[in-house]
Amino acid sequence: MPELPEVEIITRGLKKEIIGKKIESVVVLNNYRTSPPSKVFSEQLKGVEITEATRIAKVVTLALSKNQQFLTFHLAMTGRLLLRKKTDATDAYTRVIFKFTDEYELRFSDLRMFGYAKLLSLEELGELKEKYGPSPFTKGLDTKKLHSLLASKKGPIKKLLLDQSIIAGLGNIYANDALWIAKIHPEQNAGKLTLENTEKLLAAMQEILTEGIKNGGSTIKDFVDIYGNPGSQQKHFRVYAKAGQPCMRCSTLIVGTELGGRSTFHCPTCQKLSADATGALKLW
DNA sequence: AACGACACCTGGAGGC
DNA sequence: TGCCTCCAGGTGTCGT
Repeated sequence: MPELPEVEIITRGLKKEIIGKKIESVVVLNNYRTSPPSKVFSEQLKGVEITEATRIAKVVTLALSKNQQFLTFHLAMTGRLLLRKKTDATDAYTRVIFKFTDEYELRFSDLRMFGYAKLLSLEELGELKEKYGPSPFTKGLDTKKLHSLLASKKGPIKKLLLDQSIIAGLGNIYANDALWIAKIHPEQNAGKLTLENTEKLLAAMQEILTEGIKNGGSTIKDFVDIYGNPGSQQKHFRVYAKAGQPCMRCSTLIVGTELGGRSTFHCPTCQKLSADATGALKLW
């Protein structure tokens, strides 16, 4: 589920609510695979205090009071982090429960179990950060820098936007919508984007992600914040999941395609493909 | 190096 | 009602 805005919403919620809370005990359910394995994972977290909540790309990162350790969560497609009272009704698909010394607990729920909960050392956290490229909000990522990042790459721009090692934060929804805002065809050859288009793309990524955060994230089915509330960005999708519907700018019908195995949407009028495109787009 | 296929899992939606 | 197929916001691996 979550892309940068959704993870940011959750991280902000945690920052507001659980800094200073102390973990009393940890329960791992359904043999969910934590790292390290559940027994050690639980032991290591016992008695530890949460000192900070930050986001690395799409990874929620909690700094802990002990041994310079960090508790990290990747929510993948269906992960949720919910702050509940211990007496509150169970949430479906809860995989790990972090019980605090007060009346609250943090529940990590993950229907499809694509996500993870990992305890990392400072060194491992450094390695994690190195895996990711800059986010569209990283200071120093300007048009020129982005242009040079993309210049060496081949292949359709949309695929590269989903590659977290190049640009971190976008997923399928925001990548589709950012390209529509920038009026760039999803299949445009990334290495040959003009400086002008690169500038538009950077601005579009910043715009759509900022808007997503402002609207509390996109909720199609699964995403909720730490209180269980859905976001509303799905009401503002530009092209994502809108095949056959009129473009908001020009009323041309949005076209749905598949690119790199992911559903892809664009307006054939606003997002023209120029001659250097890669030719890998398959119509539905 | 780069690309596609597939794998990890479960459930919801829609067709028949 | 029920069975079947397809689809899903992410990412990692493996083979060509």
